[in-house]
Amino acid sequence: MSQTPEKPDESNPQAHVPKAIVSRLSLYLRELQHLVRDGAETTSSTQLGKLLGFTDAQVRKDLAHFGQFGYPGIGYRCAELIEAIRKILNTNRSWRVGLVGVGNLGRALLGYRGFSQQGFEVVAAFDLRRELVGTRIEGIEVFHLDDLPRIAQQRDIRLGIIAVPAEAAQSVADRFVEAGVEGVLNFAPVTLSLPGSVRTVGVDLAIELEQLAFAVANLGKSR
Amino acid sequence: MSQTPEKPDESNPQAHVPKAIVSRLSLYLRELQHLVRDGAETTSSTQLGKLLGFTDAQVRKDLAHFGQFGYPGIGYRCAELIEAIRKILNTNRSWRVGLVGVGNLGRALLGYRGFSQQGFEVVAAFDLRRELVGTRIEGIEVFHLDDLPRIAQQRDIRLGIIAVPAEAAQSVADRFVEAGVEGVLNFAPVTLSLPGSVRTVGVDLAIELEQLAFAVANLGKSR
DNA sequence: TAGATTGTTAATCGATTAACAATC
DNA sequence: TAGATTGTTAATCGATTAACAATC
Repeated sequence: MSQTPEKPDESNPQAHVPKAIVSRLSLYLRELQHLVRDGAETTSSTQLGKLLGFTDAQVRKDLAHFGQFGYPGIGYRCAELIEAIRKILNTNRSWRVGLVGVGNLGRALLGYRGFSQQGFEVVAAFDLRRELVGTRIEGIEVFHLDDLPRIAQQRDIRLGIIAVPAEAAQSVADRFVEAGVEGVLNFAPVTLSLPGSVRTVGVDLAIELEQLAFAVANLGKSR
Repeated sequence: MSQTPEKPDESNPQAHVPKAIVSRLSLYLRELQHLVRDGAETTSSTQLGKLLGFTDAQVRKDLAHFGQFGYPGIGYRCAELIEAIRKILNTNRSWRVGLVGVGNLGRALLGYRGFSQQGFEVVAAFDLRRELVGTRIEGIEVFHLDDLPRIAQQRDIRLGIIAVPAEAAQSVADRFVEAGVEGVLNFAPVTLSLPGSVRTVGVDLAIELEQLAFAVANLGKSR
């Protein structure tokens, strides 16, 4: 067996992408969108780096991981790079999302315009409270949680958002899995245990404040 | 000059803490609190690792970075380790927080019980809309944004939360800085430009969904 | 052309894992 | 004692930075 030497992989650029790169990709995308809104045609690794606090070398390396998007001597064409990144992130097509937990946070998320702008469509909400079922919040229908499997299938829901109290989060996660959802965004302050076939991203608001408190208290020590 | 060899630093354990460790520290803390609530007296690096999907070696290494908290043959005493981590994160004392932007998301954050449980006290809210000024939301007084400097000083506010639309975020950040706030938690989808003396943590809800979408679409490629 | 900027290689730096003596 | 588990060292692995030829 002649073993092909491991190059960053041209034929299949997506193979094995470091998580750190993916998270920066989202930031590049956001800056590029701002640049376009401000009328910029092109940008450079130096400019993107300055805006985000990264080195220019890192920006180039990150992007080069997926192919050649730039023009030597010119930089990157914003519109082109936006399309390329959206394709990498798979947000060039829209994702259908279901949300469970129509409390304060759930309502806020249902009203968040940023989701649809980036290719996410919340197509149904769910709750246990009968008085909410059948209402519309921010234009989105609220169903009983028991209807999750049916509606998820009908509406082709692939991602789930959990906005319920900590105690209920795991059981909601299990319901999402049963309903065939492929990924879960969890706002409850618990670690979910899910089958390996389902991806999860957690956002813990208190933890974000903790990280900030640490950074503040250790200012100076860090730089 | 006899140069002391660089050890992980016993005298000043906080010197130069990798960001990755700090973020896991918050996760350890959360699991430990769950374990205590479930009646556990002690835990081990193996158990913590399993709960969070890390290796036992990593758990031990992370904790050892700050000193010796464990007991060979026994593990870690939960209550003790919780205290140690809270001390490291500086959440063993309470932080006073101000929030700007009493929209959907702002209201949800004002009502979030998780903050106070982890040592954060939201002591005032601010908005531009006159009809909100003077009201209380979730028990928290709403002031006009122009009162930020005065109230921030009066109430000893050290951290700020930005929950306003993207267009307003930078100007709110500037106001926080003027008011003497030391750290900012930013929910607007923009990169803030702040003086080096002020720390910032950003939470972009759409980016979290993007990361999830990428992970889902690349399932299999990643493991 | 001169200046700007890319993609890429090599060097550096940092983080994770495995292994094990020491400890209870 | 035997079994469990730590803290720590050394080995591995991965990510960042610096430098520069190639390109426009």
